[in-house]
Amino acid sequence: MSSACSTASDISFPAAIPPLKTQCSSCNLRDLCLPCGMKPSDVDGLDGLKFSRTKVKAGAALYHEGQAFRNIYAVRIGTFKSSLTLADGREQVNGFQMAGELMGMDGIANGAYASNATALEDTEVCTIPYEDLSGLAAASPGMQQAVGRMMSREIVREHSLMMLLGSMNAEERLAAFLINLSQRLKLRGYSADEFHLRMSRAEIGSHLGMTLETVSRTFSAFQQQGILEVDKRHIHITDMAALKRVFETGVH
Amino acid sequence: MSSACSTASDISFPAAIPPLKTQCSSCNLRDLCLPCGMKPSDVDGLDGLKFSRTKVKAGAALYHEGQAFRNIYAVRIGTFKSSLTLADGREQVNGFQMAGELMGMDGIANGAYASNATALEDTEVCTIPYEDLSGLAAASPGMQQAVGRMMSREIVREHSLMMLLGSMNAEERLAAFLINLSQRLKLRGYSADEFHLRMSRAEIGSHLGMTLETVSRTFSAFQQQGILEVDKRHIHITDMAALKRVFETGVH
DNA sequence: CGATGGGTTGATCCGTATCAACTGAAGTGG
DNA sequence: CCACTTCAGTTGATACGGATCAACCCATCG
Repeated sequence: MSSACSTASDISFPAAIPPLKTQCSSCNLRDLCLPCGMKPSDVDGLDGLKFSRTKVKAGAALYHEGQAFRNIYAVRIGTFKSSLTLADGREQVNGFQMAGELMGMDGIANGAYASNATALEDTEVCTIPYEDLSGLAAASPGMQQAVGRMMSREIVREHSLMMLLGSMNAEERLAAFLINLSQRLKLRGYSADEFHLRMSRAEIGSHLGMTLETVSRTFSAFQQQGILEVDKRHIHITDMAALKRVFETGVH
Repeated sequence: MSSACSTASDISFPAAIPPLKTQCSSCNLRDLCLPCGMKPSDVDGLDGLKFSRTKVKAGAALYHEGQAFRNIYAVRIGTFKSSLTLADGREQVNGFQMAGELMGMDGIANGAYASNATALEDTEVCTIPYEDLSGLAAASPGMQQAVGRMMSREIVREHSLMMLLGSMNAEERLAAFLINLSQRLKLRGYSADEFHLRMSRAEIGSHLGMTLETVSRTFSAFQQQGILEVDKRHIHITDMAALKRVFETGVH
């Protein structure tokens, strides 16, 4: 089937389908993804690259910590988690990525990825060779700025997670998490108040700096308060205002 | 005194000294700062910009959250803290910057700074207009890569802080903080095991996600364990190996 | 000289981790 | 097809780390 392929990643390639190529200008994710905020002329430049698409099966890794950095990846379909491995072997989840979001920018600094990216379901990504992207950026200021913006956005995103971890209690953390998820789903055309979690309680806990038991209890507490209806991974936000109030109470 | 000056920042300009300009190639911080890892020819490009130097007095802000983004800043002398303001008005410190470190990259994403930068002592910074930097980057791939590396490094740095906040106890956090500080001071030619803290217990606590009392107690605990000698802000690491052991025990 | 701010230390309380038991759903193999 | 295991999730009991409240010291400053 798929011929000898690339890197050490445990990526599964589609069986008989030749590597698909995608053009940004005709991609339905263009307003969420890398081209966001770019001038049409710059997007044309991106089109020249025709990024190849890769499937990653649920549970498989797209890249690992320490692996040589070559590509940035954009999620096309499905959800990823990115995580760090702690000294004692445990993992710390530092984010979940969905359609249109970029992964791998932490690899630029040292030429090796600083985190793992793992598919939480069957997924598909666009592979964006960083070298090619740099080439385009050299030719076009607009492109260069877009890349800068994406990276800066990542820094800002991490800021807010640090805030969460540094100064919120369990209810506030979970509320913040759900609100963030809800907004990102809405942006992608899904329901903002009813959705299916792609990650386990343990993964949520690791992301939010709490144990899986506390995550579970907090879900139950929200349910009792009439804020949520929870059935395993199916979440229905029945009182968004109340959920936001929990979040905004913040800190203290 | 200083004539009508620039932005809304409460920057204090030097009295009778004309705005100094600095060239990267002759700067003693060049191996720590932006030029780090650049080819000499690219550094020459930076020299063309001749960054202006600005003094910021202890306690004054270099920029505030929400203020229009224009410049990246490189610390020349002294120490800064960068912080976010929480909904309830409290501040969360998300980092301390010292000589050669860059500040303000979180402003690129939205054209406005996402954090505050405050001087912890009398300081001096190089002002790097982002537009100029982009101009240089367009002309030189090496420059472009250097900027990418600096931003990626910031992302990686935040990763590790998230790890700290998500999965370490008070002793481990303070140990990690002290080791990090020690290493950065050493890089700058200062003693790695004896130094003066520029920040208060409250600022350390806010940075590490704990209260000032716990910071104080943890310092005392380290002292009793024979790891540190502490006298207010003067720190002497008497058993670096033990301190590292505390840190590496990590998690669990 | 009293006021103010940084720091230390003690007593107490609360939130969450930890340990443990249990349920239900989804494989797995005889 | 039914026992068996395995895994995600829930819930309860208990323990502990750190927050909180409070008293106090000391240096600095107006």
